[in-house]
Amino acid sequence: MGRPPCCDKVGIKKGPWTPEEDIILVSYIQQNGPGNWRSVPTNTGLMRCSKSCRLRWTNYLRPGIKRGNFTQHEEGMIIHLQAMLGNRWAAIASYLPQRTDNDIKNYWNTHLKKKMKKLHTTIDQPSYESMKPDMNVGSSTYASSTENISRLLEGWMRSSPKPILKTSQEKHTQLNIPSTTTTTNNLFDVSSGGGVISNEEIESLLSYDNMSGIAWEKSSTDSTVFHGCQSMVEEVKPRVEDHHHHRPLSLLEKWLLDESAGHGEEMMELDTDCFSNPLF
DNA sequence: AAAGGCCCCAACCGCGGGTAG
DNA sequence: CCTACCCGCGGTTGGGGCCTT
Repeated sequence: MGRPPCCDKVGIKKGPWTPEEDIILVSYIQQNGPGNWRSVPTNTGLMRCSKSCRLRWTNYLRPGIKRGNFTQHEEGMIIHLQAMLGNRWAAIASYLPQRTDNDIKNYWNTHLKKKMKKLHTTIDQPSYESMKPDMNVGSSTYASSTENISRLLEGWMRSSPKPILKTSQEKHTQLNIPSTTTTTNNLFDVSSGGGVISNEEIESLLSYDNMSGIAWEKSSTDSTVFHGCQSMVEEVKPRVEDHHHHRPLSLLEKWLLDESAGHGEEMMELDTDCFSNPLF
């Protein structure tokens, strides 16, 4: 209330970040580490407010950020988590350590919301649970901080007047980063069917729906508790209550267990992260 | 080719929680 | 306890690229 916006000072720059600014920010953070954002603009000379610096770092420059298309598995994760947690993007992002909350939020708002809507109209039943994650997840595209910086430098050297790269597809191509995210077996591959979900896709959804339905019933009566996720489940209760999609709280537990049982590296990563996550 | 509409996503805004003084 | 400040989060916006006509 009455608090002035942090970025409305005279001389504070707004709008897209330039590669030069990115490099300044990255090199500063490499030397000093992230945090103490208040001092970043003054120490770097960046004409940006601290908030803008933090956002730029966490959403774009931070090492380990995976950019580009979401895998089917990630998509499934997001849908499940969103159904359980609601629009708590930061919490959801904590289960997808390579994705930022902003990314997930954007992806949900631009893709998944529509898909879910479409799915609801296509299949005459609620089906958040029907989203099947990709069972063939390969090694993930993982940008290290050096990669991020080299990407910046590369873009800078080329003095491209436009943002470094256009699409995630192009990003992968131009940077020779193997794109594991351009899967052809996307459940809702819009390009393949003009946005219409095929029978095959629906079948695959339904089959998973059945699976998860069984899993739910089972897990709802199962006294075995997945302790790793229990505290998270408790933690999300208040928010879940005021959400429309009331789900048995063991959904994620069961799902994660199922997933981790059948998954490779990525899931292992997730599990590791799951247990090391402050939420747990 | 051009104009208009649509879509995506980076970035901004405003609010709330935490905490130091 | 109160206030001011810092930080993080979720909602929203708008610029630019893409698509359609």
